[in-house]
Amino acid sequence: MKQGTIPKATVARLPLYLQCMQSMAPTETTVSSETLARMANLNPANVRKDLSFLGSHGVRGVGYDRLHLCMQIKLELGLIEAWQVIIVGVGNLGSALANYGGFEAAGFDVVGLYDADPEKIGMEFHGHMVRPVSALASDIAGSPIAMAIITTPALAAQEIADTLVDCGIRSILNFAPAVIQTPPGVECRHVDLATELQILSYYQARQA
Amino acid sequence: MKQGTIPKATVARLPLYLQCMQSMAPTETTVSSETLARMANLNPANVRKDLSFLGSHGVRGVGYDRLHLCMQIKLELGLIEAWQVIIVGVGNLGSALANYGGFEAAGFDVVGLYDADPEKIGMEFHGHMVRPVSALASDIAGSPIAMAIITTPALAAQEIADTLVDCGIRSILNFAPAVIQTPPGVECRHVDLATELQILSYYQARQA
DNA sequence: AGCTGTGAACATATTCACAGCC
DNA sequence: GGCTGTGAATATGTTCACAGCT
Repeated sequence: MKQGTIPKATVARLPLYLQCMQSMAPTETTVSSETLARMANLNPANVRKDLSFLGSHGVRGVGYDRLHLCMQIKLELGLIEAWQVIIVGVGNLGSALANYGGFEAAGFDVVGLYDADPEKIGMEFHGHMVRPVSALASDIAGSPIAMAIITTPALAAQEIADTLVDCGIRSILNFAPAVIQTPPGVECRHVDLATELQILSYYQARQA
Repeated sequence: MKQGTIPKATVARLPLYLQCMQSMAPTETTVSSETLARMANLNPANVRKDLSFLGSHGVRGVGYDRLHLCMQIKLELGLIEAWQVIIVGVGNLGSALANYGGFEAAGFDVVGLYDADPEKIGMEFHGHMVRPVSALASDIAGSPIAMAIITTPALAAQEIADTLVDCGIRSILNFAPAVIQTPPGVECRHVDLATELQILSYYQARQA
C-alpha cells in the first residue's frame, strides 16, 4: 500500500511477474503468490510484498486476478504506450537485436538504427535503413524517441552516450563492454554478456 | 582477508574491475580504489571491501599493482583456463553471440552450436557447424564442456535446460524469455533483454 | 479454510570513519 | 600525506509469522 516509490529490487522483478503470468494458460483467471513464487523461483512472501507496493489488488483467500494484476504492473512500469527505441551500433549484436522480436513483444518500437561505419549506412534490418550517427541529433530532436540501446564497440560507447544524452535521451541500455558515465537524471543499465559468463565461472570453478 | 566465500554482490563486480583495469593505459602500473571506483561508478570503500575478499593485495599509501590485481581476480573467478561453452539455439541472438568476439576476449571458447530446426543443421557460424540438439548428450559426455548458453525460444528453454543438466552441465546462461528451473548445484543466470527495457521504462515514466 | 497484507526479525550490502602502514 | 583494510553504522532486501478478510 506504500504508493509512490518502489524499491529497485521490486521494480526489477515486476517484468518477471508479467512474463510468468503471460505464460500461464488463459483458463487460469486468478493466481496466488505461491504459484507466482514457484514460477519465478522466489519466496511467496517476497512476491506478496512486491505486489503490495502496487496497492492492494489481491483478494484474501483467493489470490490475484491475473488480467487485473498484469494491467497494474504495466501501468506501474509505464508500459501502456509503446516507447520508441533506437539502436546505435549495427554489428553482430545490434543487428540481431534489430531483428529480435522480443522488444516488440514486450511493448517497445524499434524505430531507428544508427552506425558510424559508412559501409553500414543504408543497409536494412527489420525494415529499417541504417542511418549515420551524425543524424542522431536531428532525428531525435522533436521526436518521441525516449530510449536508446548501445551496441557499439567499447571505445565508441561513451561518446555515443554523450551524444544521446545531449539529444535528450534519458534511458540507455548499454551492451558495450564498457562502463558509461551519465549525468544524474539519465538512467543507464549495463548488460555485459561476457561478464555474465565470468560470474558463472566463479561458481563453476568451486564445485565438483 | 576473509578468504573462502565471497558475497554474491562482490562476485558480480569482480569482472567489472577486470574490465576497468584492462581499459587503462599500459603505463598505469598501479591503481587506487578511488580510481577504480570512479571508473566503475562505485564508492571507493565498496571497491576496497570487495578487493579485501581476495586477500590483502594493496599497498597503503600507494594502491594496487594493476597486473597483480588482474591476476588475483582471474584466479578467483576461475578464469585462468578458458572454459568451453556451447550455444543452444541459433536464431538471431544465438548466431550473433556465436560471432560475437567478446566471449573469446573474456577467456571463453565457444566450441559448439546446436539447434532443433533441421534447416539450421549444418549451417556455419564463426567456424562451427550447427549440430542437432539430439547430439548434445553424446557430444558433451566425456568432453570438458562446462557451460551452456541458451538462446532458444521461451517454450523450448526448459526442455533444453533439462537436457543440459542431464548431460552434466552445471552453469547455464539463459537468454530465453522464460524462467528456468534447475536442481541445486546448477547455477543458472537469466538475462532478459526485453526485461531490461521494461525496467528502464519505469524510471523513464516517472521523470520529466 | 485459504490466501493476502504487513510488522518484526533476519540477512545482505553499502557507506562511513578511522587506525595502520608505507 | 596518501591510501589500504576493516569494524561499526546505516541502508536495503528478504523471510517469517500471523492478524485480518473472504
